[in-house]
Amino acid sequence: MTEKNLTLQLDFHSGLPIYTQIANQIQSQLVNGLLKPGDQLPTVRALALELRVNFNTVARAYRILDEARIISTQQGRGTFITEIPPPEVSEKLRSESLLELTDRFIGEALRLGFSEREVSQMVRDRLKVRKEAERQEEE
Amino acid sequence: MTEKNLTLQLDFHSGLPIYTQIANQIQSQLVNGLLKPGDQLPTVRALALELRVNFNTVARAYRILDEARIISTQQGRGTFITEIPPPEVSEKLRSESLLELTDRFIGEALRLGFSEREVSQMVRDRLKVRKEAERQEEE
DNA sequence: TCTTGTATTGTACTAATTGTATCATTGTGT
DNA sequence: ACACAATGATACAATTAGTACAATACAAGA
Repeated sequence: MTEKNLTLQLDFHSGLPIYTQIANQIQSQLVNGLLKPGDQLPTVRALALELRVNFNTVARAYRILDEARIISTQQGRGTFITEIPPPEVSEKLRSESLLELTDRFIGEALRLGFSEREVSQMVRDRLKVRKEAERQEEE
Repeated sequence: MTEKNLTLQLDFHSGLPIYTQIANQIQSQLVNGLLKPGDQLPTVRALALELRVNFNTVARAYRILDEARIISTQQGRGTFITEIPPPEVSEKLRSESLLELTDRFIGEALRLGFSEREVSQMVRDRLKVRKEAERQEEE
């Protein structure tokens, strides 16, 4: 299937934490195209076995990448390269991704029979709700 | 001819459980009118085969919809869209569906690092583009 | 018509596989 | 010796898959 063989090279004496090395190398492989959005990474246990480390160490590396929005970890399913690369990768990509996301959203809403006015109104409403929720938290 | 082709689109990397995606999309298609009261849905096994998932996953989606009185599952017969979905429920479903769709969209955009302002601006832009395209067609 | 065998349907329960959370242990630098 | 970061161990939770079962439909034969 979409299973990738990562062939990571760990240096146990480099001073860099294992989880950092794992995270760095996965990120590198994404940057130079060895990994692509949507690819499934090995499970934490499988990669840990291969690297002869504890699976929590792999999990920690995955968590770092997850927090950086580079991968998406899903309990019970697996971990995957994020479909849309993180914004900071490229500003051009960034605006294009919002455009595509928006078009998909609008397209789906219209396909479901909602009017443009309804869509626009709902977006305003939900953004407002969100802002109010934020204000709540600050208190 | 009781067979409906649902043409569901699953995203295995979206973070949403498969069963949720199935349930949501069936609900959408009901709201949208692609499915009507009395329609028979594919059997859990048939849909599972088509979607390449385990039939229990489909069964779970059906159970959720069944509990919401949206469909009626009958052992040994099949599953059907509920005959009389009260109009107010239907309208409620409708607005909830746009709400959920919108929240998902906004959530994803923000998660990608876009600001609320950017999101709102982009929605306005794309709706405008769409409207202008419509006007073109009329001429 | 009635009976009966078989296929088809959803259900229930369990297992397997995934990532998560928490705390213990180890190791290193001061 | 101590402090702290890194790693390991263990238990947990979420999702999906596997297996056996029960209800229904339906066609064939008496």
